[in-house]
Amino acid sequence: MHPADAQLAALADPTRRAIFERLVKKPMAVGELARGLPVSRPAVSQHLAALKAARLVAHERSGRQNVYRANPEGIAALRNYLDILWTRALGDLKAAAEATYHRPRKDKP
Amino acid sequence: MHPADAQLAALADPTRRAIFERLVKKPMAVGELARGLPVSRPAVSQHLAALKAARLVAHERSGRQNVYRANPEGIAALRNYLDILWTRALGDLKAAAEATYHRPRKDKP
DNA sequence: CCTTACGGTAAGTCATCCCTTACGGATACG
DNA sequence: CGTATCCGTAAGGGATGACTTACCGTAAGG
Repeated sequence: MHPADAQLAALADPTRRAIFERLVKKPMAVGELARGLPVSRPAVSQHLAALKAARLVAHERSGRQNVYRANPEGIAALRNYLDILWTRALGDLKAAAEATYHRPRKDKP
Repeated sequence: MHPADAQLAALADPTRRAIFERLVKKPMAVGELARGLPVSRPAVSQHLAALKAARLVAHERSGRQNVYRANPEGIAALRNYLDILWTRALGDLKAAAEATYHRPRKDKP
């Protein structure tokens, strides 16, 4: 049962991470996205398909343009997956680990 | 440069994730680890090297055996990375992130 | 010593990608 | 209606990566 399977595979590629991070900052159309990247526009389309399959992005057409935006659903799956690993990995190393890391939490565990 | 670059690449492979998750549950030697997996022992050694490079595992020798364990340091890097993306994807560009985590210092002139 | 168990490394093969160019469908505008 | 722009998909090639077998160094035990 690996819920974060697709997300990890999608974000493993540097170009796809760059695309995703740009969409996190601001929704953009495909062409605009490709203009700021060192790869061709079809390559961007293929990466967007992979990100969409991983539920990391969503899109809606606006006239001729296809505007993509980041989808929190995919990030949530990854965060949940890592949180489970995190709590288990602590074990006897809890003290040392918590001394070096603090995560921004909005609610109480 | 991306801080969670190595971790994402390491966990993208299913076999490596399986190895890592087993080490999260319990520290194990290489041979014991390989016996429960559908790949050869050298393959496991290579995967462990990748996980070690990503700071996701640590190891210490015990006689002839080399016992590996999960290292929270790598998971922490991933969690930090995702938390930043998460807050931005939700539109929370308020100072929520900067107060709790490493302050993303705006470049001062 | 000599043998056995454990594990890291080397070399080679095979699949899986990532990217490219080329093409086709859809929409806005004259 | 004709044209230009935007975008997804197909096909092919080159690179990266995961796995195998073979080999070597090291530690325990007789």
